[in-house]
Amino acid sequence: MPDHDDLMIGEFPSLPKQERAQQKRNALLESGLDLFVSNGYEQTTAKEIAAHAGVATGTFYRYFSDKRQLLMSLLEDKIDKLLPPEPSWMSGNPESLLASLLEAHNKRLSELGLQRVLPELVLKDPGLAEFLGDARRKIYSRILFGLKQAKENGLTWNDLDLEAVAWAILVLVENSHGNDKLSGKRTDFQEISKVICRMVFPPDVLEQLRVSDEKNNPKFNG
Amino acid sequence: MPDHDDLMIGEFPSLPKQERAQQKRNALLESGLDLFVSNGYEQTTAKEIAAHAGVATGTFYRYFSDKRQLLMSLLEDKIDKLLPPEPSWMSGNPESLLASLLEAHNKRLSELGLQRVLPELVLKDPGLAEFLGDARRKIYSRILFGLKQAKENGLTWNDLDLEAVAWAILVLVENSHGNDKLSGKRTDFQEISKVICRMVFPPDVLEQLRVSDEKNNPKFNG
Amino acid sequence: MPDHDDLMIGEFPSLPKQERAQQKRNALLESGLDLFVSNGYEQTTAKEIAAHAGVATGTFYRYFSDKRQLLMSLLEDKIDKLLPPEPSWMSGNPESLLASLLEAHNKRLSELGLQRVLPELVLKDPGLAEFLGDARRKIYSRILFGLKQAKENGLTWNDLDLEAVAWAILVLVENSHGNDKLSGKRTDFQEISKVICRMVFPPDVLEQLRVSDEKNNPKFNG
Amino acid sequence: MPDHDDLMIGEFPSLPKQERAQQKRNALLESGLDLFVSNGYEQTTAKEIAAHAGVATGTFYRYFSDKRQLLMSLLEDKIDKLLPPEPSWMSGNPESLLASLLEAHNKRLSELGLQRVLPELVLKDPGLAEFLGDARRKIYSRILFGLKQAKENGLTWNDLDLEAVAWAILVLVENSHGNDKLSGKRTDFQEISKVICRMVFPPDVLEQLRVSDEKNNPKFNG
DNA sequence: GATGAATGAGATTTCATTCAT
DNA sequence: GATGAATGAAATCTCATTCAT
Repeated sequence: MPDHDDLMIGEFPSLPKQERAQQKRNALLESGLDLFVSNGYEQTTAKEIAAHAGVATGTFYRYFSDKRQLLMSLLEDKIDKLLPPEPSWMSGNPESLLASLLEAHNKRLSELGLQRVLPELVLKDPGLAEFLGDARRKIYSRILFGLKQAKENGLTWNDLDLEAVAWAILVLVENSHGNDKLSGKRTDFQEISKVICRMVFPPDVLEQLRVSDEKNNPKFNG
Repeated sequence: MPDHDDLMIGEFPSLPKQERAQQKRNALLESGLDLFVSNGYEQTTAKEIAAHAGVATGTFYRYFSDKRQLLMSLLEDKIDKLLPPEPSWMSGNPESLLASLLEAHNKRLSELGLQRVLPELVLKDPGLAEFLGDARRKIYSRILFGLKQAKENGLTWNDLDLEAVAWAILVLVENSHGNDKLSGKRTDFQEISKVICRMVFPPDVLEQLRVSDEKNNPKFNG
Repeated sequence: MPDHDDLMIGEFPSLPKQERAQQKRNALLESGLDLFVSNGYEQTTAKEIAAHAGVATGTFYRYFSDKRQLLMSLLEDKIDKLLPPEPSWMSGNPESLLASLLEAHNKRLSELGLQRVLPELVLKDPGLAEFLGDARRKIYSRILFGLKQAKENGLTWNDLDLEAVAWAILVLVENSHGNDKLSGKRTDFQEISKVICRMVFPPDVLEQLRVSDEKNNPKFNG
Repeated sequence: MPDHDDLMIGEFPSLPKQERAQQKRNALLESGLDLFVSNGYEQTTAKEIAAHAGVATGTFYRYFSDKRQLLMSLLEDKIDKLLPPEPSWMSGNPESLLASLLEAHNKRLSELGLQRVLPELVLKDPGLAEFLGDARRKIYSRILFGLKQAKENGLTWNDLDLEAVAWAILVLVENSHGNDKLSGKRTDFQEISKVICRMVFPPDVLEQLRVSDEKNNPKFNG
């Protein structure tokens, strides 16, 4: 995707060296991602990645010491995308807010594309496992923190078990891709969002939040 | 596990041939499971499985055409355990009912042990993917069916999105192992159960169900 | 060379397993030696060794973890042959004594066959370098010790520099193979022996030792 | 060694092109020698040599068709140094004469530096083997010729085996480096020289030669 | 000429699977 | 049936050499 000018006509005869190398590195990264995602990490060979990127086998090793390092680069390039923005539950209609957050986060995850391979990798690479565990714990903390604030402001069910709900939200978010496989229709983030809101807010609070949001952002998302 | 009585003389022809073979097959299945779970499917070699089961490499191939087939046997042997009993939401305290269902299902899954390897396998084996998808869809249907009944009986929130909630329940159930990794404490099925119930039942219905249950099963779970 | 019965007829249908494996290991060792000697260590591939031994590539790795280990086995099997017997200079005709020692030692070295490759290996494997250096030092010590005794008994030139001569002898011995390449004729150990004796003994002592030897072993080597 | 004056402006076209090229060629030769000697021929890559010489990989191939050719150039550049000057045994004190010849020859060999790698190379390159063999035979001939003259002049032991002694001298000369590894002390060419003289000259002749030398070159080497 | 990225043949090593005993 | 040594295809990785810039 970064090489959208490959085929353009009338451009400079050549890109500066640095850039060409970068381009090749990116092609390899992208090919790696593609193949990891469609065939799995183990099933993908360095040779294949190179071929898919249109370079020779040896070139792969110019840019990456091995397959694992390419994977790590993929993760490092993208891991920050895993962190969703701190949601603010108090202002606005939490349902639509959450829905858009969900959708955005999900989009990020899809772009990352690696969800499908990570479980495989985690088993063989404890370092990676820890790395991912950390990221996950961070997201969990954010969710938990948001819930705490909401609770302290009296917005939630008053017997809300913060940790259990935070965990549930995390899991639902992490799995919101792929519920289309079950029901056949596209993932409806609006509906998931409703489900989550019902876990957190009593109906009256929810209604009230909806109304106040309507005033601030009339017809938004209408 | 390596049977050193092979060479003893004068003992009973202890096990009928058939049974000894069955025993060996089981040892292989178990070894396969152990090693798949702890090292991953790709990382486990047929030789290792055989060694772990105390038989020769070649013997592996007498009982299974290859590694994949052993895996499929594992799944077939255990896949029925994936189907939780049809839950009846209408009778009894749904929270504790659900909690025990959850716990039981989770125990089954742990025994199966393969959750950790399945994602890896699904990528390389579309047949397996379909197989597992089917099982998943079956569970989903059961949940959906139970919710439908509850809704028809006016027990649920009346704007309940059946499919979204069924999906959410499925996801929470599937992931209920491993929430201990986040919060540090053991998975609390009671709490997960509460979260789910809140998605489904309005508080008053829930209270009512709780009371009626108390009458039928006084002091249960007290 | 240990498999001299390969082609014998009328033997048992098969050798016991252990022995067959040993045979294969030996075939690999021998092939390794052959190829190392004729092509050099670096120029020889594991695949070639296997092919030369008549086995598959993988079989090589059943018996040796890699090429280097095969080499080390070769050395360990044969390194004791490097140590010549302690020569006794005082009794007998030193010239013929030395000649036969030389010839024997040379034969051992040829059997070892590795002289030609060792220099190459020593460069890349300091461990091996030390190993061989030790062996060499041991031989040097033996020679030196023999010379010392001879000197103490007043048999040698009285201004003999023991260390220089010991070194010279060692070098001549080590290189006594391959002087045929220069002169065209076969290595004449008798002549080398004479050269060495002249370095050590004055002519009169030498004559005397020759005579006394003649008495003890009349017509020997005549 | 990396010339950072490449980009300086306004300086002399400092070196004529030809000379700059020569300089680069020399840098490559030197780097090749260094690396061959310290790491071995096979273990040294063209890339390394280029990097060590401060030029690009491709430049290597402008000056040498391949690694082998660089080696051959090294040898050709230096091979004439292998030929020691024709020694004249008859005039002067042969011991000190020989000692200085030895030392000089040894210094040449050390400068050449390649003794350590040659055995490796000889195995894979019969052409090289022949080349070196020729040089060696030339030296041998010179030694032999000198001995012949000495013998004809009645200076040597009269039963001297010319060829055996010539060979011995050659071997001792070739190996005179590295006897320090055994005894610990520096190579003592004077002592080696004595050893050789004892092989060639009877003590009385030697004494006489010494005396006559003292007259011609009083206090030399004092 | 010089550069160094790119190439791809070939070496090392692993492992699913076969097969002689 | 059971055994485990043997097989060889395939993966990983290196490096001499070329070639576009």
